[in-house]
Amino acid sequence: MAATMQDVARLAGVSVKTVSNVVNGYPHIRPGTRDRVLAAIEELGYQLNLTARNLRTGRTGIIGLAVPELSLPYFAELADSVIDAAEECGLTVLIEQHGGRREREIEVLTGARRHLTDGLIYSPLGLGPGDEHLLDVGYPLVLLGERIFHGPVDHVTMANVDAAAAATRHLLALGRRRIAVVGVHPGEVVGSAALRLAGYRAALEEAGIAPDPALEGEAGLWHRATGAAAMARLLDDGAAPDAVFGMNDALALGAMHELQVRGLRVPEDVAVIGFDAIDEGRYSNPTLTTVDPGREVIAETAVRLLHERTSGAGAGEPQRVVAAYRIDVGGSTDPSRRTASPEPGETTTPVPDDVEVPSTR
Amino acid sequence: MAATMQDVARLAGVSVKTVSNVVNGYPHIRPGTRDRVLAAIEELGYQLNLTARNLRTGRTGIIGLAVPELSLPYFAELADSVIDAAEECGLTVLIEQHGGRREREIEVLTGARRHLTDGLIYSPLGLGPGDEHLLDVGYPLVLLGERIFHGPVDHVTMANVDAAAAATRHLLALGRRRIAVVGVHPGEVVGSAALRLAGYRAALEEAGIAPDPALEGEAGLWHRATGAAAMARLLDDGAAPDAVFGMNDALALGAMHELQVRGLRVPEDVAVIGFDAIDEGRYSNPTLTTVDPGREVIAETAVRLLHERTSGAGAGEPQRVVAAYRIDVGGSTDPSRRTASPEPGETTTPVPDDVEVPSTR
DNA sequence: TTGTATGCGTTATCAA
DNA sequence: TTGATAACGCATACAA
Repeated sequence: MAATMQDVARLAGVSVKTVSNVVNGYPHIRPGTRDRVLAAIEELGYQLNLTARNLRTGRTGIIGLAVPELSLPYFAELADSVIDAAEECGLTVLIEQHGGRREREIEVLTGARRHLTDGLIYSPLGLGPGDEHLLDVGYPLVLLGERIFHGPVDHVTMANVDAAAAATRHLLALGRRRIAVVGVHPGEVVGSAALRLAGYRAALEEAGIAPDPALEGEAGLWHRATGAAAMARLLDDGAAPDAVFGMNDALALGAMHELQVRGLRVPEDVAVIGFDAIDEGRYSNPTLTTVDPGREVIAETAVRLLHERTSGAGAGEPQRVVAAYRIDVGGSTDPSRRTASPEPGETTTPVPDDVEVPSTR
Repeated sequence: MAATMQDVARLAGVSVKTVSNVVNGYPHIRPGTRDRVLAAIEELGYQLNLTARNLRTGRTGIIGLAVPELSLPYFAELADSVIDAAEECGLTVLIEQHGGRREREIEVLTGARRHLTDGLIYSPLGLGPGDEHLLDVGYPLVLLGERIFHGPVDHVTMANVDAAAAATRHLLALGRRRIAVVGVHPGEVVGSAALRLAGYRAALEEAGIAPDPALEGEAGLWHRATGAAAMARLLDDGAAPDAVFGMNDALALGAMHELQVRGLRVPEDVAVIGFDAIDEGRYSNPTLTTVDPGREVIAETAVRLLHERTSGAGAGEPQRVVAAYRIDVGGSTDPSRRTASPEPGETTTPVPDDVEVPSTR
């Protein structure tokens, strides 16, 4: 069996408390004592039992990360960044997939696994107005990617409306007028889909173009496949767009694929822009113009906020952090950059979304 | 504070043992008693403290999954599948990234986090011959993707040599003769890179072609970027290939991108085949011909094996499972399928790699 | 069928 | 600076 503190204490001729002190770096220990303990630890190959410590301290050193799916490249890359950032703080990450299914999203918030984690970084898709109370959980929670809740939780978000408008303006600046959007969640009033749609429409109206429902393509989960399917429906319905805004890169790449299946040239016939700046878009053909929402900053900020809540400086006003974004121009909107890496544009100072959010009280 | 079993027992007028029995689904309980307990649980909002149970039982219900990085799409999709498979067994997954760095890979095996998990699904890159003893850990371990160790651990692997040879033969069958390979790890004698290289060379020799070192492109981590860089070096050095075998899809897509940057046509000038069958290759331009190694089967098998070891039927001979593979033909080798989804070929009965592996004793 | 009592390995409280 | 001892919340022999 594995050695315990008792064994170490016995071998070193000290009490368990002293071993504990050594293990935890308590400073006031006589050097000789410490050495004896360290030697005993070495000899026995002792390793601290984290479970026992967790039970005793009530903390686990594990944080949860709840995302729709890891097969969505944005969330895979986000998870990568979160794990690295957590490592820096000595934290471990437990990933949960909820698939964007509302009941799973709720389950994640209250499930038994929350006993295993000190806090949660939470990226829901299915929650909406009226769900604020669900976020009133008894543990530190950092909400990601949305701006929908007024609840007492930290937010790390991006300027969805503003960035989506900027993406649309980029297409308008190319002279495109029939700009489709892919990824719409009908009926949604908050969440990335609704906010990005709002930005898209705002930019169109700003340019004197009336949003056309025939150009708004629905897609539940933001996969390549759903992007391609939405694009196919738009084309079949005769929408005849000259540009497409994919609400994320996977959708955009799926849409681009479908355009190419139909023999349409990107960007000459139809320009395409995405959102997320995943690595994949740097190697697609053509390379993908996209909105870079600052994924790493978002991950690091979320971990930092959670870490602050879980360790010590617990209380305090809920924070809201809005990450800066920029547009990276690739070949899917600029024929001269067909195979060139997307060129970072200017970083835009974050402008928090100011869409009217329905209140529930 | 959160309610404990004590609280529930008091409210229900029973002992903690009874509450425990109810919670754990012990069958021999009088219905009336059970109802009272359930009511008390409901009223108090009681939730089992997993940490306490873990300490008591010595099991956590968590399994570890150690991969290079989640930003590598294959591992992101693998993690997705593993998490889903684990969910089926009531297990939670703790993901660790080791980045293919040897010292991190070793650390993962022995680190304190192993106290939090019942077992580990382990996908190393940096370990090799002479490291078998490192795998002699005191907990259930399932090794993934390799065939390199004779240690007493379960393996779930693929027929790397055979599949790589099949991929190369596919290119040969197109009439290609100067077939490059990308992803070589020089000096490696085991591991995916070495095995796939062996398969590649074997297929060439079988066709009467002498392997040419000038056509073997090195790439440490199998990213799109390293694939592109390796391709660039080969082209700069005048290798002038008419086909490329990417040891994984990310490499292949990176290489394909670099070819397109240079104005070479895929597949007309250079055909490209990858390995992994990630979703991305179904939407690339052209779509990517690839070896489908049966990722889901691998994930499910690994989880099942680990679950068997951790729960009950612990001991028994180390298992070796070799997943079946097949080749999916897309546009990167068949111009008539430029934008078509890769077409599944015949599934090949797994032939375990039979490369001579240096023994260390 | 249910209750009592003990211990899992640690940290924390107090005293020495 | 260190030691003895009591929790932390649960599962489980053993008793009833």
